[in-house]
Amino acid sequence: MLLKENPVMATERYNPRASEPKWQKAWDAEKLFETKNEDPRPKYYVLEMFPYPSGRIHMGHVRNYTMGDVVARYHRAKGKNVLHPMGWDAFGLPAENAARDNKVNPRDWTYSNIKTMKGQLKTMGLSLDWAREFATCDPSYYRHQQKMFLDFWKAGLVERRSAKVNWDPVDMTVLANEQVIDGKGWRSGAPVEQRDLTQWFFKITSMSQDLLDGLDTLERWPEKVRVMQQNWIGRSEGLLVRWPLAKGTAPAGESELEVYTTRPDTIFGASFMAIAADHPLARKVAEANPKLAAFIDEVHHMGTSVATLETAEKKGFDTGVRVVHPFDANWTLPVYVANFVLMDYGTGAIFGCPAHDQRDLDFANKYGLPVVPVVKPEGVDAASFLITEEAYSDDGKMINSRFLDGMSPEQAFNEVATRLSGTTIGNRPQAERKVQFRLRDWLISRQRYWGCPIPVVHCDDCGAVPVPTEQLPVELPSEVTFDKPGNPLDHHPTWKHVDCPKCGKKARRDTDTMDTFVDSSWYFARFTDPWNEAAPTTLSYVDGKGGWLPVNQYIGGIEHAILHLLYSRFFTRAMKATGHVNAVEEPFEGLFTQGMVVHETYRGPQGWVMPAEVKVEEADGARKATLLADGTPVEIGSIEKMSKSKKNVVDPDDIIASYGADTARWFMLSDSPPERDVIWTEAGVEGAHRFVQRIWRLVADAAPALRDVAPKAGTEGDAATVSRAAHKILKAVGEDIERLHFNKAVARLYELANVLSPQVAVVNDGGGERAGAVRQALEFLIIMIAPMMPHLAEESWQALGGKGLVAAARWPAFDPALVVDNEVVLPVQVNGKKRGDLTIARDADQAAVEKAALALDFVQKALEGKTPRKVIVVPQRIVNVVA
RNA sequence: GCGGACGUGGCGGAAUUGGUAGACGCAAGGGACUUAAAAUCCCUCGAUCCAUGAUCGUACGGGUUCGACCCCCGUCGUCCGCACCA
Repeated sequence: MLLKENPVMATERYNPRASEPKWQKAWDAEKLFETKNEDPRPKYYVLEMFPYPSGRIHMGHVRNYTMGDVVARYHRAKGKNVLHPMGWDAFGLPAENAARDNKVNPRDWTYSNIKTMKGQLKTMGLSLDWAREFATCDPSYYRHQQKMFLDFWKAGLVERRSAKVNWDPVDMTVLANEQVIDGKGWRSGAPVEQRDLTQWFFKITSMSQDLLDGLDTLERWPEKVRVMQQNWIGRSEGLLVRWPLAKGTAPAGESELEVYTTRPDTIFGASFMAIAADHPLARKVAEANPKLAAFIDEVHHMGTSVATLETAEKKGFDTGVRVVHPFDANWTLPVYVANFVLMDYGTGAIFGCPAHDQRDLDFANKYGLPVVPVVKPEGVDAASFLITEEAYSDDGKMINSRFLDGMSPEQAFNEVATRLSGTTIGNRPQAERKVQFRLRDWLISRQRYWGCPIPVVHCDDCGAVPVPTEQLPVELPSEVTFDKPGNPLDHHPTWKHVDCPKCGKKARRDTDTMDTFVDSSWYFARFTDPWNEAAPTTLSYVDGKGGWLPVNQYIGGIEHAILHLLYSRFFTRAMKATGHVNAVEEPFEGLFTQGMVVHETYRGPQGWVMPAEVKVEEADGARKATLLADGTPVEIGSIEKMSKSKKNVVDPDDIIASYGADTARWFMLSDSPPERDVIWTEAGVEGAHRFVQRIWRLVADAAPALRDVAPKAGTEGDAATVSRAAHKILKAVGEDIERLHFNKAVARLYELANVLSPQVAVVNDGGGERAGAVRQALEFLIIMIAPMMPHLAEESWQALGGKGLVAAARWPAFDPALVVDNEVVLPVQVNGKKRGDLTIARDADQAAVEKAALALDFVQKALEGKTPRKVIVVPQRIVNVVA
């Protein structure tokens, strides 16, 4: 048998399937990622939005948790005491649906999903502190939530009241305002109906102003999210104005109509009043007016189907009632019921000024009401300024407004406010300034089983009574049935029947559970001490000196821009008010919203097809797809968010099994900026995997020569070039990671690999400085890829003979002398066009640079004998010769 | 309708925020190695032209500037959020 001679450089391919579990075990054995609260080093808290345990992780999780892990590992390497925990947002409706459909217990279903997903997350090699793990459905978690609910109640931050609420007919539960998107339930997508119900509310509106002001302090939040929250809170400054009803037109017992306006300056342009269909005055008039009653009924029906609302025509009905103008006893205006006026904003009544509001103008044109302009643009003649089809809503000068004429709208606003505040009708001023918010109270009652029970007992004599602290938690019963529609807790034969904690009489538990957004509104605080059995938080650890909050870097999806993030901001303030945190009000100091993972769609004769079933080939510049199974042609569709319905999903398990976690992580970080969507492609993954192998080859090829070489920066020739590149890139990568510019850091690392490849190939040859310089550059490279591809980094570190684990290694410091060059290459322009380069000493002065530039032959040639008028020298940047 | 973001090669994207446009990657083409393939390595890769070079080029039209992807005015397009909020 012929023995094949082993080539010297032969290197086995890196095998992630063998390496990755090995290093994960090594980290676990060292308890490397378990964080101690007492650790004296500076703290850094990085958190990714915790997942709902739906069953399996998806690529969105992979992207989110990879980013967080890079941040965590980087700051750990920089010497911080890093908190990087993980848990489960475990309450919610899918568990009940699974229970109904598959006859499994929601608890069993949830914990089994958690087990699966935890296993999947472990294969990703995330540097998480699993010792702090909890699920929000653990009674040991929600007991504290119940305690805080009661504390909030005592502090006046909780209220039970009857209100018009959003009813989701599919999920059979009520929803908070924020959870109604385009008139549909945020989860079910079903059109939401309005119902009158008695429910629990968190009084988030009591903090409207503070929540708005707090946004200004969130410098490390995306502008976009702050604007969205600002709009959601919706502050406006205006005037409440009371208009007396004209005698003889008002129904018995009614004497005035109060409206809210942000444009009191346009009061002389008023031509009608419009009130909501539910306004008391409308109801009263309707009692004696069947036609109006029919109109109101019509509005109600339209109101329920929100889809039609967007296109709905502006309609009104003249009630016959007239109001008297506050500044002219002889001027009366009609009162209409209008379908576009909302009862629950302001007073449910407005005055219409058609000239300066498009909606009012449309309405006035439809019903033949007067249109009188009272604000004219600068430089336009008042007499000829007419409004017909387009309302004028900009600034200008007051006209047709008696004592307001000539003023600016702002002055007129103040003048009207002052005058009307000074006059009284019925012992009250006729007007008062009012700041109005769009934000409504947070409705937290849900008529569902799988949520945190509201710890209240209803007694016929004592009313709503808090469950005493020592009886917490109020635990969910385990025997429940889901065969009837409605709330399983309410159907339960025994659970709700208890004695009143106050008087001992027979009473009933509240059968509602809390909105699951309550669970996620404080989990970040619980992570700081999840072991505390006595209280939700431990004051010495939760915030302030020696505490963790605020979260230094929070990472998650933009879809929570309002819901989760606004609720958490409220909850943190409420926790402060009830002594559960020391001082912190804003829970998230830095927020980053990452983009989605998107993928091409494929459609075959039988509908959507998964990427795994498709083969894509490129021929003659056109990409063609066929079914792997039988070669049937498949149509390549648009790139969309990965979703089950379009089947354009890639399973993280499959990717990790075939390429390894490091490849998946690297791909998630390359190319696309993290805030933008990333397109998952097979070619991209393969590219990432090629780089993994390339790094391994680089290390393995260099290891024999470098194992016993001490790292040292080079000063001459190739060695100097390598070291300069390595130190510059070390500096840049650190800065990029700190700014979360992972794609740029990745590009720098490719560059370093490109610089090192030819050096490694010759590192065995000459002696000199090269070996030390290459060794140092390789170490830098390994430490820099460690946050991104931690397993490959460990394997490489070991091959090079590094001490200990890279996961515990310190981030090296770059040498400032090596990141600046002694000579700089300045581009030289003539009349703004680049003609060549000038290489000159870094510290050359202006005059020297100017002289050297003018001496260049290409400059002389471009000047064509003309004398330069001016030479602009921007130090270290550019030279421009102007002729 | 209101508010916000964005528009750069075949593609994803860089460009120190007014100073060399296209870093880095993907795709493509050519070559080397190989019996062959894979892997790997090397080269080319914005467009045009009288191709040793030059001209044009960052959605489009103007402007400011010695100099504009970047600032200003206008137009077109894409995406996101809010939407009868008085």
